[in-house]
Amino acid sequence: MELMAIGEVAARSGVAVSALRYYEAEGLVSCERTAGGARRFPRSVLRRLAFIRAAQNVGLSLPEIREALATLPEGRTPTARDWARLSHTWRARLDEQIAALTQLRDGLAACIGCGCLSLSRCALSNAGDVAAAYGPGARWLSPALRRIPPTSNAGDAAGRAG
Amino acid sequence: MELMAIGEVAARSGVAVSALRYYEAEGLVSCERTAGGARRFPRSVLRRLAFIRAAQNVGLSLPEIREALATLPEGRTPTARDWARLSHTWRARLDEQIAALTQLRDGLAACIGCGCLSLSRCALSNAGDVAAAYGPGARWLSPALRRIPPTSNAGDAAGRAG
DNA sequence: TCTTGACCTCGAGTGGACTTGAGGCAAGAC
DNA sequence: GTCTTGCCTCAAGTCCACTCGAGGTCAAGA
Repeated sequence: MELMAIGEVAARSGVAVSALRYYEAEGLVSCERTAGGARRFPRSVLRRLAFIRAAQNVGLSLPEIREALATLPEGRTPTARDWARLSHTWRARLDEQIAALTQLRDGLAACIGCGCLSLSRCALSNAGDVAAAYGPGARWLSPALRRIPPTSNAGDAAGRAG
Repeated sequence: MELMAIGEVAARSGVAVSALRYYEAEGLVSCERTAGGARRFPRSVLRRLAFIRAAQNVGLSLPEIREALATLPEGRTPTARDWARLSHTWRARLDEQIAALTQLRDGLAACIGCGCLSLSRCALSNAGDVAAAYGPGARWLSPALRRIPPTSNAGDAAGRAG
């Protein structure tokens, strides 16, 4: 069982078949083909997929992940050290995310006490030390966690940064 | 200055004009209209917007936020206590998110040591106590933080949930 | 009167990470 | 021989929270 069919990879990795095809199209994983055109993945794809999932959980986009994967050595199978090197930078990102959430939670504790939610003062909804740079109505979370993009710019025909 | 035009609300709240119109269409905020059809928001919309922003930062979707806002008393202006009640549940959610991220980070520390990233063992990419329920290839993060939905179901024509 | 600017509606576009569907091939079971 | 299963490609659709553009209205000021 050197090479695996796409269905088997999906079953073993938990990554949907459609996602695997998508990853291949995007250059995140590669595979051989049978005479009939079916994909045949090497076992190493499982570790690669594990890396992709982990990286996504840390908040990386697929292009970022592809870039990281591109630094893996060609020809030889990546070693433990290779994977460790790749994931090393996540540490800082995670620390940042945890700090942002903690800050948000502590702000919440204060705000539950006063019930303020004031646009000018409340740590939950408004700017603070960290987020002030984003302008009015700034958000607390790190970009990776933020669901709200830092793009908004009040005013219709008025000044649009762009 | 009882009622505010949409541009003024945008300027004071940092929420874009287009977003305000969208929120109105989605039933998150309401307003009166002038004879000419222009929106006129009460001052209380500012606190409502602050709540929306805060809730988004905690990871709530707009439907969830609308639901929460629907529990506010009709007729009278919400009090500090009302707002505090609404945001009280966020605390648990934030705690959960912080725990998930911390777990991910600590798993990362362990994995950097061994470089494993094994699909069956690695804390970063695979199931653990927390995420086991999601099935194979489960993710660590709480749904609110997770970029990857827990939907995937390996197999092409095979069993699809739904 | 003309212009300006803020506002209006409605429909379409955005981006990321996929999923879904249509239409078809290849191999093993019966 | 045909049925089923698993695979293929390619294009289009999905979700979310908006944003953008076109084309038009309204009120105030020069």
